Amino acid sequence: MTSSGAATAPTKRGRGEKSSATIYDIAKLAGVNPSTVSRALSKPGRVSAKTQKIIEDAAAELNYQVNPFARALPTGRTQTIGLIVADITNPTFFDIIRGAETTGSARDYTLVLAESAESPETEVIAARRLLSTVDGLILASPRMDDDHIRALAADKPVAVINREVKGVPCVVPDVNKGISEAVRSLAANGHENLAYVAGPKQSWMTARRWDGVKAAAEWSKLGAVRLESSKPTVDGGRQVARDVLESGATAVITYNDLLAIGLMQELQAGGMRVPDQISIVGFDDIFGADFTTPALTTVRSPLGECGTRAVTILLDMLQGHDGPDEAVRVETELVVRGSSGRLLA
Amino acid sequence: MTSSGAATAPTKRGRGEKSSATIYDIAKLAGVNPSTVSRALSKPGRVSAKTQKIIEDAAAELNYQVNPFARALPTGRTQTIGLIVADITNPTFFDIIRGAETTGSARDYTLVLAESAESPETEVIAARRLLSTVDGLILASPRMDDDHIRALAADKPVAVINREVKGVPCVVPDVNKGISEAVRSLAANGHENLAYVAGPKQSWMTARRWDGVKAAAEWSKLGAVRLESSKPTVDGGRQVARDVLESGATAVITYNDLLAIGLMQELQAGGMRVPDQISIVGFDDIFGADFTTPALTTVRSPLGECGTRAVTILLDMLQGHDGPDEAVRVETELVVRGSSGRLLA
DNA sequence: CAATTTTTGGCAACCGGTTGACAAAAGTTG
DNA sequence: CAACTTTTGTCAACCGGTTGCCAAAAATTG
Repeated sequence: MTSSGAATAPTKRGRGEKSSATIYDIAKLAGVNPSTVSRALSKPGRVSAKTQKIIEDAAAELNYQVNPFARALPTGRTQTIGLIVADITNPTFFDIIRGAETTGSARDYTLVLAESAESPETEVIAARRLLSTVDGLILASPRMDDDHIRALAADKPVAVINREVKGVPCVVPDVNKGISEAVRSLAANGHENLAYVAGPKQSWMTARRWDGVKAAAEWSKLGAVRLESSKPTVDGGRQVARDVLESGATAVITYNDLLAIGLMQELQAGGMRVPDQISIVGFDDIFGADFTTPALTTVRSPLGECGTRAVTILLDMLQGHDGPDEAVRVETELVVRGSSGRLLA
Repeated sequence: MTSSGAATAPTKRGRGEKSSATIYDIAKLAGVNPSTVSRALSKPGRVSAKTQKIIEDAAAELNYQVNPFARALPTGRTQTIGLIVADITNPTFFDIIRGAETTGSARDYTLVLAESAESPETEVIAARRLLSTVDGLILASPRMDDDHIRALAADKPVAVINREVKGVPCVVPDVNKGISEAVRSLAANGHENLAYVAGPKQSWMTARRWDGVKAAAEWSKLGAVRLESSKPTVDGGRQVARDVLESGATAVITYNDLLAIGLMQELQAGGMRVPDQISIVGFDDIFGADFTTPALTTVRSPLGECGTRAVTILLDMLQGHDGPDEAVRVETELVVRGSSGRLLA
């Protein structure tokens, strides 16, 4: 089965089990030069149909697989894209990861994942390390500063999700549509004062969302205050409940769903009825947003699509195309569930 | 162009931006042979302290980084481990991914992620592809059959999570402790008949859990029936609600939390009060299990720990140690929340 | 101080592909 | 049929590290 003509089996390697055929093995079997094999396998049309066939058969017989490293060494191409997220436990990133993985592997690219643990420094290090081994890099909600990002982008194709960086391809949910839907819906339900619970100071998105809320509130002639949270988690949401009550707002929009869920839990524990006494709107429509009672109304960002888009942009750039010069905007939309509604007395 | 002659800058490469120093650049700068540089940088103690210093300084000055591919080519070592999960959207895997990523990167290994989309065939293909580029592979709840797994394991170190495969290192939550706690707690609360909602037929775990439930129920002298679900998701949980009601059971243990959540939603929508009329216990304690009202009682599997353990085993094997000959068991425990309790009338 | 052992650094051959240059073979054209 | 163009396969030089082998240098010993 293995090799017919010459005596030796393909080179042994590893801990001495399986072997792996090389183009040299194929060349020997097919009676051609290794470089011809290389061309047959990667430069379509460069060799005659006849030789092509012979070589392909030989490759199939030997169960050949290119050695990615041997290929990467001279070419630099690795068929790999890197994804860096701030926090793997944060469900916001789940959909991004999935979108990226799916789109990537459909095009025969493998996803390499790294986490920055929310630290800008770790992030830079991880990015540097990754960048040398991948064809392109996706930064999801990066914490590092713009200059670092541009420095990375100067080296290899980089795409950014959830943040706008001048000169670097970005995929950013356009919050305005979703927010204005949310605010209009709240206004229509009789709310007059709303509160925005902000996320981490260094997050680019927290500012964008507050801008959107403020603008929409003005337009609808509602009062709007910004409250700070200690951290963008369920716990942070619980802690901010007191401030929310003191603010006198009857509707709350939070920086993300986790805050909303924590807030809702704490308010309900304190006897408030949602949405009769207070409406809560989250952000992102993460996994589990509909597990709550009432289910959470939220502004959905199409995060899976962000992942998909980012990969697509990256792969396009790898083909030699230019990245988009404007940030790619994906639409957000309000998902109305039970946690927002008419204000009862 | 690079090799000989005078004061050229390090080789340009890529789309003509940054350059990357090689050991040859360092060698030239330090006035030694490239092989000495290689040794200084990877074989501690092989060169004299003095030369070591000179080389390290030169490396630092040139801002040197090894080229992972060049290193991988002759050695086969890639500093990379692969993780294959059945479904990236399934929150069960989130913690596994995170545990693996964290432990891996602490030891300077990068995680490469792939998804099998629940298909045994895709899984085998992904595994094969990954295996050639990583030092070791983790299979989380694999869908392929035992022989395929053993074949992979013959090639390179492989660790399996959530399933036991003879001859391959496995990390498996020991469901018995958690289940017996759950069943005893239900019995103590006056329940006499319980139902187990099973997961996918091909899942090894669904059988183990049913075995556990059956045994514990017998021990506590409770009746136990097994019900099938169409799919292990929230939706599957909703669909099985009718069967649950018809079974007459007053307590339900489900294959996983998603089923439990869907079931609870559906039962509540139909007017049942949880836990007054029916108790629900899930499995895994996934993200969001405490978002529900009442919060979900569940048997927690330490999934993050599974990821960590699997990586540790793998890295140990890469050091030349043997893998554990017995499956590594991690403890499960009952997390009592609001969805289970005393049966009222 | 010579003989011997231990360190240390250099040489060169890999690892498994890719690719520019070139010549042989095949195909066209006058 | 010769001259010329195009196609196709081969040669050899990389890519950037690692490593076995050997000799020069340094350290140890008689």
